Amino acid sequence: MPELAEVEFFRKRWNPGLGQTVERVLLHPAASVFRGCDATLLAEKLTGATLRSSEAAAKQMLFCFSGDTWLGIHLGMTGELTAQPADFATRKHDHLVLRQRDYSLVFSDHRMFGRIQFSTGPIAPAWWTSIATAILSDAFTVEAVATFLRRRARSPIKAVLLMQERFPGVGNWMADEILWRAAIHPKQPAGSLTPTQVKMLHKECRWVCRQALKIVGGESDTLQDPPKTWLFPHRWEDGGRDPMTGAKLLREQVGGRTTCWSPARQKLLG
DNA sequence: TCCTATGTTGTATG
DNA sequence: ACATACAACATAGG
Repeated sequence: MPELAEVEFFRKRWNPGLGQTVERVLLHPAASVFRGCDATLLAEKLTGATLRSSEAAAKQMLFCFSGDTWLGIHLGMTGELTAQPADFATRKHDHLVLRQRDYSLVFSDHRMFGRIQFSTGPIAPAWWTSIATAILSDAFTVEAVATFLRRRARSPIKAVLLMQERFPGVGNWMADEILWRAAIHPKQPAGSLTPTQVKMLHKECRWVCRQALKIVGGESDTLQDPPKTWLFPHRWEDGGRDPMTGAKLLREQVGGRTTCWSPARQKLLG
């Protein structure tokens, strides 16, 4: 599930725990979601700490606790956050549970491509501050996109859109949505886009991020899917049709990922 | 049984 | 050093 907007949705799921103290931490230090993280220290430091605030950036979340304690979560492919009843019984894939007075804050991930990070100190850690500047920030300019595409000239544009250092938060479905709206073929080499196409790409990156955050990452307490006017609800199975033209959609591996596009709208140039 | 899966990273090759 | 392609990670569900 988790791309930019879903990550924002899941971040808010721990809001019921804001201002509350962690009474107990449940985890298995050997679980692979703790790779590269001192899980024993994490449990020690978070016990007795109060959840103060949280942020989302790209596909990552930062939870800030009292005592200069920082918890990072990446949801990987199948990760989820929930706020459960305080006495909730943990399940097989609940890898981190923060027991508070009123709620248990739970991170679960059956496939374990997700990741927990942990640091202490007066300022936010490098693994957080080094995330690329957001697509919705002023730093995300047409020129920045054009420069990046020139460097990745021979890669299919679909693969380039998945690169987090320039398109933070874009995942497989958002990349396809952006290309569909910009009428760009996913296999087109990044270096061969015309200036007009680069402008369209930039514009649709921002549009899809903004709208997805509104629809998927909005105030609802259930995950909302984008509407039928988007590629999103039509992309998952064979036989889908382009909601703009009614033409048949194609699904094929591009850049190592299943890619869905509308050949009627997205033509390979050159 | 075989295939797929909304992600990242390490490694091999050019 | 840089760009590119792909296997590997671990698990469930169709």
